[in-house]
Amino acid sequence: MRRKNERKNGSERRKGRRGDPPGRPAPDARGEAIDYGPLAGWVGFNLRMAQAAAFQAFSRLAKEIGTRPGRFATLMLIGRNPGISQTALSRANGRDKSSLTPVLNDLARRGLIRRRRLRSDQRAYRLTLTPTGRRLLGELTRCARAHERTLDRIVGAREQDGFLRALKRIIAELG
Amino acid sequence: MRRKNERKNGSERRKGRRGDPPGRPAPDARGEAIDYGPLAGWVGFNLRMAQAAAFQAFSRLAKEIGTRPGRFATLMLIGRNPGISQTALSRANGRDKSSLTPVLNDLARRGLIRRRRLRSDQRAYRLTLTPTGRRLLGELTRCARAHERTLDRIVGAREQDGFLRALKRIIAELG
DNA sequence: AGAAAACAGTTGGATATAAAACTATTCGCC
DNA sequence: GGCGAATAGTTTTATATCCAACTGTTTTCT
Repeated sequence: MRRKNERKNGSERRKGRRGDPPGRPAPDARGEAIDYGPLAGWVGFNLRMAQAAAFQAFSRLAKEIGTRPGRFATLMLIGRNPGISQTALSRANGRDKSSLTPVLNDLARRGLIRRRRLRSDQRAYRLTLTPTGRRLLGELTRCARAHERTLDRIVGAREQDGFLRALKRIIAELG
Repeated sequence: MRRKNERKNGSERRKGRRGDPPGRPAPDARGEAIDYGPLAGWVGFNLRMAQAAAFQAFSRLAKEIGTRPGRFATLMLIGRNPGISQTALSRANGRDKSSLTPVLNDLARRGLIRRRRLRSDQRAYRLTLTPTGRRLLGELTRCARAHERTLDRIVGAREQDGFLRALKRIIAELG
């Protein structure tokens, strides 16, 4: 076993080009190192991979409570900004407003948020948390804090601040 | 709708339209600041927002060539690792192998990659780029380099290295 | 050798998301 | 006051993605 694609040459050696596959050596199925080429040094690619990894780690945690990361940010933003509109909310968490419709339908159906029309503007909703929603938000917040501690440890206290500010610059300039 | 919707202003303060970095003033639809609560200081949330922003910026660029960011990494990995299997590829770019099936079908249909069965293992495919695929990869690479320059500028040369290494630590430890 | 386990890839079901077209309401301006 | 543009939210359509179940192949174990 393990005689796969190197019968052709074995000295094809394209590894170590940059010596830096994102993360670990990144063995492929059989322990062969993957060549990431320029991807290895690019912010965009590593940002995508890191986000996916962190997101999935948090998903696993949040699943036990029965919710997903996207819901968490939504609940937090509504909790912190009672009366916020869907459009403002969609901007605040960086997603299209149309993506929010099914999420809010679900949250409302489960009794976590309330949606009332504004008297002054019959098009818009005022979003608020219900007591149940507040309770769930509390649980999720505890859960998220655990995740954050892990991330903080990985990033490291010394670099934490610069790291966060770099992320915020990206958000600000490309958002 | 460009900027014609602000004839309503006159006395409209509307500062910082494009700056809603969590932790910053972050105006909502009507110029109200959004309260991000603890999200503002969390790595996880900012990672998600930054990735989404960068991804969309690159999408806009790549769309002109007629491909999407996910395809780009796929092509690059195949180009750099000719003969790679689908499973190894899926691991290398951090997605489930089942996500790859439709992507590879499409790339093959468009004549960008070739898929051949291994003689030694009739289950697996050997993936390689066609000349057309190599050409498209080249175009996309140029396009991606432009995007990378933007990101590098935003992150800043001084912090670039630490930033990238922090991302890689996250990938390695949570992947 | 033969059965069981491991593995490569696909399929089907579910969620998340974006973009564009749509409906209903409000606002700006004459 | 009324018309046309802007706005809030929804619907529709299309992708991307995961997970679990599945098919067929290879390896492992006895």
